[in-house]
Amino acid sequence: MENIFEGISNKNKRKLLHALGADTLHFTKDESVIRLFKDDNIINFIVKGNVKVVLNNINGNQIVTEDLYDGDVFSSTINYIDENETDAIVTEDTEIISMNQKDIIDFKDNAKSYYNIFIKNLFIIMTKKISERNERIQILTKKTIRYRLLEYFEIMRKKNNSLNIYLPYNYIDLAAYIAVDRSAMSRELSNLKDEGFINIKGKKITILYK
Amino acid sequence: MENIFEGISNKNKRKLLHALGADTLHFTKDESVIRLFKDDNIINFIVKGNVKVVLNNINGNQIVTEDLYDGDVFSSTINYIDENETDAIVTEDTEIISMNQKDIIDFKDNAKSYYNIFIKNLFIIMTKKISERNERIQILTKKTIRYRLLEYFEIMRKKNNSLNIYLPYNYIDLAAYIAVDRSAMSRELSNLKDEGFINIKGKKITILYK
DNA sequence: ATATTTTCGTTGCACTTGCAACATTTTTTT
DNA sequence: AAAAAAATGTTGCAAGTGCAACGAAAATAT
Repeated sequence: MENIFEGISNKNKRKLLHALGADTLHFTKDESVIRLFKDDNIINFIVKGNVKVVLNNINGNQIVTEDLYDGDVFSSTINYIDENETDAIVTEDTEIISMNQKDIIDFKDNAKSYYNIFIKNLFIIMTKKISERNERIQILTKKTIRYRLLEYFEIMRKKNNSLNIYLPYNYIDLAAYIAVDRSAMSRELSNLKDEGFINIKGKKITILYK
Repeated sequence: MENIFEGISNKNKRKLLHALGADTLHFTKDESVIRLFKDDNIINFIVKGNVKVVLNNINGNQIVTEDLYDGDVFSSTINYIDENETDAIVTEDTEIISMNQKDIIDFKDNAKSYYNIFIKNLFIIMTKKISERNERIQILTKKTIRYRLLEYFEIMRKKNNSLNIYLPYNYIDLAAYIAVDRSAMSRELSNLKDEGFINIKGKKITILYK
């Protein structure tokens, strides 16, 4: 299950969206969709495209805190947004379906099977989101940069069942993800390399221990 | 919405649980329910009672990482468990309903309204869980103890709409929650007090700034 | 191909924190 | 009420990290 509409025909999808009073929105490259994160009541689904949630640093730098693609869900509750410091930018032509959370919950005609499939998909996606959050918490509760990195490697190793880790983002964003200073992280990665725990080749990190 | 079975009559609840192949389990004080956290496929609901998830410290101390009550949901994905270091203890007579996650998703007779209510409730609870996780991440991404405490106070202030914060747990567990050393946190709380930012009276903290 | 921008690696230093050890207070048990 | 156990407060010190600054390398734009 990757897409919120998986298992629903296009015809039924149209019916469902109509019944739910959903809005289909189109955005073009570089447009901001931050307003979709602000209203507590609405929930959004990316049909096609990409939304990057970026945190504006003190230095004016932008750090990507979330990278959302086709089939993904976002809302103010699912993605915590720091009001003044955050923006959400569309990096390519993107189609988003936006609806009222209440309309989902209070849907009357819930004998319709496509509605049930939709709700189930939503449940699956939410479970995945919680799992992602738990992973990050697991990392962030480690007290040193070294242990945060090792925890991160461990999670990636389990996920991909491989000792080779291909970083899904650059080192700036990795530092933001594990919530440490970039240069300090860089130092610690060098240490781990020098001590023979890992190999680093660009965004490919190889685990050498155990 | 507090309870997963809210809006479902007792009669329909029995039907639902039967159809889902759910097990109703009873535990008595001090029993461990850690096994319910281990199987990836099962999901559990507390009907009545209390489950404390505890982390066994190096010193042999126990830190409560989660405190689950009536109506709450838990599973291996929802509550990340560190295999060897964690236990889950029932502190009073507790009734838990345990079922297979697949059975929920693949439920055949989904025209039944009680099933839909159940799924909706689940969705609401999951949303709340994500929100809780986001809150904690928001705290843990702060780089100093001071800013973690202030973020925690801010979240509590918003939640209770009051400058008085009544800590839901003791200082040992608070330190674990914001993932810092207890004594260092104690020092920082003293600093905040001395600098006139807060008042401390046992588990009541009053915000004095802004 | 060259220029410009962004990312990445390195390092000195001040500051914060974890750790350990112990005193004090509070809570629980006997 | 006294004793034992647990929680909280305090402090010195070593270790780890954030910050700032800068050069090198890589990526992007011209």
